[in-house]
Amino acid sequence: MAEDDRAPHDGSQAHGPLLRKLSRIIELSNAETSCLQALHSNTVTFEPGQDILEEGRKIEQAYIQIDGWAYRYKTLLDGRRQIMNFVLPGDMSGIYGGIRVEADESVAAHTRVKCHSFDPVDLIELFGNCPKVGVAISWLVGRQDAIMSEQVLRVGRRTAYERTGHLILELLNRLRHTGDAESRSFELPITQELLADCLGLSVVHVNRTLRKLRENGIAHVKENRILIDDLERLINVTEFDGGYLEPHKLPPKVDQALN
Amino acid sequence: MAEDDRAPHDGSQAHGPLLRKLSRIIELSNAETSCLQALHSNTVTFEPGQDILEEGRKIEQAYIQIDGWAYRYKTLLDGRRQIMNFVLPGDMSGIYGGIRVEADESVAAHTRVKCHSFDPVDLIELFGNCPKVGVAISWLVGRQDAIMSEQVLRVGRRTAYERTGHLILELLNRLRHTGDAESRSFELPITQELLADCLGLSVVHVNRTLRKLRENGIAHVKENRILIDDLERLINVTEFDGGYLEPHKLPPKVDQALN
DNA sequence: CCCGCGACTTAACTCAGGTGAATGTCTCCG
DNA sequence: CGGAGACATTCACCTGAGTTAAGTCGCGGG
Repeated sequence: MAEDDRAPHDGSQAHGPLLRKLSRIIELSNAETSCLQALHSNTVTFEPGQDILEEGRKIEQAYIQIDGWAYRYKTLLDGRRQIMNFVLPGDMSGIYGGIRVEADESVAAHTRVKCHSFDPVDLIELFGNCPKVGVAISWLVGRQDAIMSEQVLRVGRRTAYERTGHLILELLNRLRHTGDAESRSFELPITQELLADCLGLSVVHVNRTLRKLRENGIAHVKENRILIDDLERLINVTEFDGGYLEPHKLPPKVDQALN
Repeated sequence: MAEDDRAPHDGSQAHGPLLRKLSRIIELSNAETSCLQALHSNTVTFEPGQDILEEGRKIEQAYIQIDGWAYRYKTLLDGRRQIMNFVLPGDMSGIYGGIRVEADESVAAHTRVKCHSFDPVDLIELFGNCPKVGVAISWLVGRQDAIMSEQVLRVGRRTAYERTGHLILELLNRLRHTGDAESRSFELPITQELLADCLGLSVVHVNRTLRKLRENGIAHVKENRILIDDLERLINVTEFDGGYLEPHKLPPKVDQALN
């Protein structure tokens, strides 16, 4: 799987998706970059279906995802499952390992997943030694927060139709930030069941909903790829505002505080 | 521990609810405590209904809540509203102010709310100067994360009945950590409409659900207070496991890394 | 004492979305 | 070629939760 094939994106592709993301919000010096590089020394691969972290288990390792789709989830005793969110290239798992010991959620690989692994305690040290990097990572945490918050709104108050469309747009935007999506389509290597568990719907209803999106000429799935046919209408229908996903330079005041 | 485990506290005793919470998970030196005290110099009061932060607006101040109930929420254009979570004494708002500039959610006071306010950029500096405090605050962030995650599961996969019961238990436990709840009851100064918007239900259905809880002898509301009549059954029905809310000492390895 | 208001209750009806089951399609494999 | 799995798709039916529309209760004001 060739690493960065497309991506009309600029940026230093050599350092992997995490550094690519971070370099958009913060000017990193060489020293800081190599601080971050220290977390990139190990590589692990997980096979489809394998658990990366398990709810209630001690977090031994933290991970930076390089490639593939994973998802964070929880289950109830009778098997109902809720996916909190998908974990995409450039995202991290297990970063609370040093602080919260046991995982609150499970994380599983859906496709084959490649990531870097490191000791979560290193991250804590890094916060002390390299505050600027700490801030950059806090930005990521805050973004994840915003995504979760959107997820609550989606599942709690949007209709199935809106939910589905909104998630599609969120994924499109997230993937575009790492160069893993074109302007109106992207690879969606997941089953409708997974989608259902993310949206809080049944598989059957996801299917119905996708059909309606197709019939309305808004979006359709073809060969594991989702194609958005009428982006403007989709944005409208779902009231999508991607602001919560956008990177942005830190305000100068903060930059200053860090020196 | 000589903990004041009951309610008549007025929020000003000891060092306030935030320090009380933090001191359970980390041994704070005098220096560190006074670092944190620096965030406690200003006090502000918000009246019921007033917005503390507004979605999309620049975050000017961050807050440590001392007293009262607030809530974080989002709305859709047609008025549908989803409450992400309640903000209780000891909780913070706007901490991403230095990093993410615009608020992703609104926060509003439901009762009269008293809090300390500070410049969110100070928090960033504090992370650099006082890593141990940074870790303690990260613990809080992680806990909020876990709460959100529970919220997604609740709204996405639990029935109305389970949802309601589960939220009651979550609130009970959170309030107990600051001494604002007895062992089986607590002050619930909110309307059913608010509850509905938190649970992703209609007011009417919340009402029905509360009735069912009452009829089943599990819990009931009386004079703005919720009383749990059968705690064990409630825990069972809702599959409640409060682990995600519990404070715990940091592992020694981490403590070491911080010195 | 009456009025208005906001919150809580309840009942009757509707509907979005869940369930169960059958069928279709593809791919892998012996 | 035939059979087994894993997903996707549909249909027919059911139900949990939303909606609408009345009440009720308490409270503060005039």
